[in-house]
Amino acid sequence: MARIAGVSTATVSRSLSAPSVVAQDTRSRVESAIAQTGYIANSAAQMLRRQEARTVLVAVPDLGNTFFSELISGMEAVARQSGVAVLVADVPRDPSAGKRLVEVLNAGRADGALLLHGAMLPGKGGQWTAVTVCEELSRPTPNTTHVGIDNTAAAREATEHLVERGHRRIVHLAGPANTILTRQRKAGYEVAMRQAGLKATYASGDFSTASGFTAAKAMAQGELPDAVFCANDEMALGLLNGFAAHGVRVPDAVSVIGFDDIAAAPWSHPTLSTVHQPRREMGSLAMERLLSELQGDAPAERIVLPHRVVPRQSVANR
Amino acid sequence: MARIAGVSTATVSRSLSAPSVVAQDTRSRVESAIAQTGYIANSAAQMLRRQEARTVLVAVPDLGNTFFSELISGMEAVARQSGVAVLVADVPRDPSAGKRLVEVLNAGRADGALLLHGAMLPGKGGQWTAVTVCEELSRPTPNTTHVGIDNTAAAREATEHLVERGHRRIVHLAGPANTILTRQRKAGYEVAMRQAGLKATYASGDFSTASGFTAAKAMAQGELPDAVFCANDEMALGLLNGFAAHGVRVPDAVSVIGFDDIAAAPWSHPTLSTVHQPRREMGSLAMERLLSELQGDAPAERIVLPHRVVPRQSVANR
DNA sequence: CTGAAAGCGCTTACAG
DNA sequence: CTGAAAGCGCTTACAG
Repeated sequence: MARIAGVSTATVSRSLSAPSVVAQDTRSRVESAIAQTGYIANSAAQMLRRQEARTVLVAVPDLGNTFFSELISGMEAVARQSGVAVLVADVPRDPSAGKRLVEVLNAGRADGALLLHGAMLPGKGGQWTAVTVCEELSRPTPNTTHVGIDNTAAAREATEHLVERGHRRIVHLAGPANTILTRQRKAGYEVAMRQAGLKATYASGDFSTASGFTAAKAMAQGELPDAVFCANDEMALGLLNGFAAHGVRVPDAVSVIGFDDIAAAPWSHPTLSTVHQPRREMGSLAMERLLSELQGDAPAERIVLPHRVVPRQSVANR
Repeated sequence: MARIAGVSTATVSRSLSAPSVVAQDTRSRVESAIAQTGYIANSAAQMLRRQEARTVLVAVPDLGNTFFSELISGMEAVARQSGVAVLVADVPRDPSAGKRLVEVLNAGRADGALLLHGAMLPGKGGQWTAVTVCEELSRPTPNTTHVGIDNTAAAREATEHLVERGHRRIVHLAGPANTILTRQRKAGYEVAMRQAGLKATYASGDFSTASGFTAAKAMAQGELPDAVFCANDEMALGLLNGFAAHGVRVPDAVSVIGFDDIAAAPWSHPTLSTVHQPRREMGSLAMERLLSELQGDAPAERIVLPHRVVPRQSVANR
């Protein structure tokens, strides 16, 4: 490469990273040599020399959950603009998961991480920085930035949406135990129920469509509530289908509200009332923050984005 | 690290990569130093020295499509077992996509790629190897391994499943134009229709739930066919919801069959008849093949895995 | 069985 | 404005 252009490797490097310091015609000789050979700098050598990977790790608990794709695309857009690569890792919620993350970071493959779930990061002491998104860390961590909505308030509002429409026996279809998200949304539901003088009752799910479907079956065979507040949309869609399968009409016989506003929510039957989270914005903001923290600007901070209840057909007045 | 254990860096390296050549007690000194410091080899230095990344790039057209998650998890399982890292990249189908892939490969960040879509790889001449999965490359490429099902045959069988049940006016809700997958599934549909002496008719979608919902609306307002064969399950589920929204009963008024057998297919109402693809197996086999080709064993090959039609509630006898 | 030494391909002060 | 040189942290023949 350098030979073809008739310059040193140092000059090639400078033409790529700081073109303005290279003489006009030297630069054009280098550029045409690059065009001719398709040269791309070896990234292992760059990482080693620069002592940074210019790469961010994004840890997702479940790639199969459609909630995450838009979030990731928001992150990627910002990263690309900054010349930073994105490493997506499907990291299950199990306890050993954090270990693999730390290995990637400590091996220098990434400079920082965007964590989409509360799996704790066991090791510390590394050079890396992490920002949590949507779901906070289990232990309070004042020196870690978090970007998300106020899940408790949003869950309270979703429940109030049902209460205001005259529903009394409102069941909460909760998410998997031991996650912060489940706890927060449950807490919001409980506050709203208490304030309305209503009794909290629960069904349990695991965020999957299948668990929503199963919950509907149980409810259809027992006593039907007035309404169900689901901890996420996937379960809500499963619930809708499960009710339909058992001849329970939504929203005539029972109302349903979800959480997340995933892409399929407006295309279900009935269309799904839910809580909207600004996914793309959460993703891009989280990435922006992580990148500034990696550059040493920006102190850790808790950033709360606005959510909103989206009324659709699955909730009726009673 | 090496200082703490009182050995040279060479010995640390050997303790990690070839423990058996290191003396018993030297090794245990190194091991306890590692445990104490949490040492992890710098991966940039390893890549540079070894001249390989021990990393495979997985290119997905749309992370939001649930079809891919199980495929990826099959790939990751095999990779982890071989000590190979996986880089997941969300690469849209647009023409510039291939370029970014080639950059990653040529920069040495990955040794090979698993391509989940037919985006052409413009550059060549690199050191890397690619294996296509599910969707073949647009240009015939005899020296590239492909792992997938026989899409044409599967589409023909899905259509025959409808024909055998007495359906005559069968519409094909096709996928996005210009993809091999769309062409193959359309071709299979056409063969079955021709053999049955029936006329092929089409509706067009883009693999999204929304496009299925919209297609249902158009059909409900025009003349309803006997049955619809959808090019994927996401569209089929959208179609089911769209029909429900317009008071069209499935399968009483119209039958629906999908393609892929995604996780939600058994949990819709009615449950979705579809074509099952062995996703996990496709993923793990594709990764195994890529890894052997990277080691120089295994010539390029076209591997066809078995599919099967899965009858559920959305198809009735007419 | 172990260490000293070379070298992977870059980037960046340092001279000139 | 450009080149020669050092060095990032490993791995692996090569001696011993």
